[in-house]
Amino acid sequence: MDILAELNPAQRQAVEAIDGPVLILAGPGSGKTRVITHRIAYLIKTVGVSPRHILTVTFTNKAAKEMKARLYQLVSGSVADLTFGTFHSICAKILRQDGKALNIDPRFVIYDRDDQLAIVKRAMQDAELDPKQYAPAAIISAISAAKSQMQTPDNIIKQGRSYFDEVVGRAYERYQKLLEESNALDFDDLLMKTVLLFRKNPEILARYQSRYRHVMVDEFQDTNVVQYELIKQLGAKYRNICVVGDPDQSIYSWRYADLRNILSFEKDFPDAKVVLLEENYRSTKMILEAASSIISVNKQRKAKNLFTQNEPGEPAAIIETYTEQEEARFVVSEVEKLVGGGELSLRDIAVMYRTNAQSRALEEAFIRYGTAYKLVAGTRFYERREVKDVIAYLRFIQNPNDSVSLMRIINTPQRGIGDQTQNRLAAWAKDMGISQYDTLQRIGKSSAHPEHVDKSVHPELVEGPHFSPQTIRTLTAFSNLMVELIGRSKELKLIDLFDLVVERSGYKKYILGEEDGKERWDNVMELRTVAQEYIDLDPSDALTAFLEGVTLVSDVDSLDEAASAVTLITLHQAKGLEFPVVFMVGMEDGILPHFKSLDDPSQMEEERRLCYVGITRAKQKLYFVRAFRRNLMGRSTVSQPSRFLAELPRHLVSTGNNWGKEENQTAPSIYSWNKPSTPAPSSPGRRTNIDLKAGDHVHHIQFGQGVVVNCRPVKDDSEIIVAFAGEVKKLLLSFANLEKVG
DNA sequence: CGAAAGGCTCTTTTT
DNA sequence: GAGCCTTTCG
Repeated sequence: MDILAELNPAQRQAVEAIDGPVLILAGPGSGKTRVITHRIAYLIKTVGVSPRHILTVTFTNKAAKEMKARLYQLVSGSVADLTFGTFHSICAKILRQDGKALNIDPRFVIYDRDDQLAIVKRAMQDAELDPKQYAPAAIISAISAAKSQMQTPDNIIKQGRSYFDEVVGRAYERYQKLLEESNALDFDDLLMKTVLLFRKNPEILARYQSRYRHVMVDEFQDTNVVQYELIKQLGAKYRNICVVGDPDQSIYSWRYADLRNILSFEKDFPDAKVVLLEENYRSTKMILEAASSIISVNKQRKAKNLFTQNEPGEPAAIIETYTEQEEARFVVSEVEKLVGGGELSLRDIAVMYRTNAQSRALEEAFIRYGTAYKLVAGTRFYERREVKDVIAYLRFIQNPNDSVSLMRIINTPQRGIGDQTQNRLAAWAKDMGISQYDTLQRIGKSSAHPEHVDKSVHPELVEGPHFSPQTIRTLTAFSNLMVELIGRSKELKLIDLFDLVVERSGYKKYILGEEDGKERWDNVMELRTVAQEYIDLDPSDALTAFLEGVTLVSDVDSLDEAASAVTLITLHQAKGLEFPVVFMVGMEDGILPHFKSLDDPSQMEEERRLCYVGITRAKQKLYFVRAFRRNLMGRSTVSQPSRFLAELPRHLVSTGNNWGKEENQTAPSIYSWNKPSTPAPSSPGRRTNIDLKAGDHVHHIQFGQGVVVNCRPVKDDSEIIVAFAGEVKKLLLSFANLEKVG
């Protein structure tokens, strides 16, 4: 099979450019994945490069898996030695292998966001910082920013430009110490420590450099400076670095991805070949044009010339509904209509939204109508309490220094080891400079055999906190249990260890005794199924691999594209995917673009890119849906249409909106094309001047006679709640055409 | 020590 | 609406 045959000239150029640095600027739908896989196939089959010399960094594990599967077909086998993975998983492997040079114990655990929160709170307490004054989440974010620039706590404090920097520096210092004591790394550490390892140990770096003669990076626009440095380190010897990206799809700056990476690549590698992939194979002409016109509003960008030979297609539909419930109902009924035609299946359709909270109303509607859907990352599986609990037990077994896990399991299920006891234990451990687990074991020993404690070696034991005999018994029992489990973990198969843990810890009984215990236990069993996948590895490797797997999974990784169901997904997660039909819901100022971005031009541009990413996922048909009224954090708010809608040329959209007419509740059409800031002209002939109050009798053309229950002003309008015979309706005064009677 | 209840504060995106 | 924290009571 000729690897080059099915490529266009630009794609072919990208595939054949195998010597030296290459920058591929790939528009959406331009065959980027195809280029990467064909390039690898070309290296192996045509050039004769051994698969073990090729490293490919992808954005998600899913992308890695898919490319590997594709390559398996292209080069018929021989893909086992290829290295594929995300930055984080690749770094974790390197650090388990060679982290010892940086004093990193290979049994380290990886702390996720929740773990970070737990430990940063403790760090702030130790550093005497008030969590009310400085939000722990903000501190985490600042620490992450620092790590993404390879900054140490010292750096932050020294160059401290503000008091906040100093606060961050102090928290960061203690935070890092706690991580070290727990033998844990956070996500940023995985990257930073790897770069540090290579900086300090050129001989280790040299090994990786000679292995990876060809380095490829996908989604390069979303890398941070540390990731870029890592790539430069690895590729320094052979300089065969190929990065692929699209600045217009950069949507992770809040995670400290740095767009400058892609912009400065040509400066760092002046001999880089630059290939532009501008032909779109995915979308209709109208969809592509819609996407282009929106993204071209951004100032911080280079113009591109995207084109497609696809059909013109249909204009995008703009639908206005009254509430988010109605928005969801519209989506489901439209889905049913589309699928009813027989040409489309549910799996061809995706609903995309800015925030996870928006999925709720959609889910409810899908359930009510009995339409199958798959929610990418609903209540995230790995964030569920019962799943985290069991993982914490296993994590503690693998690494007894993991203090976050210890705190989680020490009284779950309740054993009578409350906050007081835990605090004293922690304080005592800190005084002695040993881990809490060691402290626990000493309590166990001293109570069981007090005469065996060598008080000259450990005088602290005498002055330690005096626990009641009851407390000592419970602590001892817990300590003995953990010693037993840790002992058994060395010989038991992972799955047997799993069963032993939930049994012996009393966790199974505890969970099943809960209100929704059955459901929670099912989740534990689902986790068990995941553990089963590691059956072939020997016990200690299996545990490590399992724990790493569950921490570094991303939600899209588990998206089953074959399943016959509509996909509900955030715009961020949708990057890299495509669907024949896309609904973009919540097209409102405040949602997309998000409130948080309204007053910052560069954040606003990122919101626009997010919108662009959503639009360019669609192949055939695109819907923009907005609700006039939406519940946000428990309160109902009125919103204006997204300013991005006004950036669409008129001929690319159809606003023919018949939805909701029968209920006469449709929100006003307030688009004022190309003048986004102009408020709605109030339509003539509508009654906004009747004076209504609770208790008044009114008549509605459709619902008949009713009694006003409540009135409240809303922007330039009033919301009237009326009890009609049999049902209570919320109406907008200007649209309901109510008449006062009696 | 722990369960229950009441009050508080958030607006986002995730490896 | 929900998750977190504090308070109160058993």
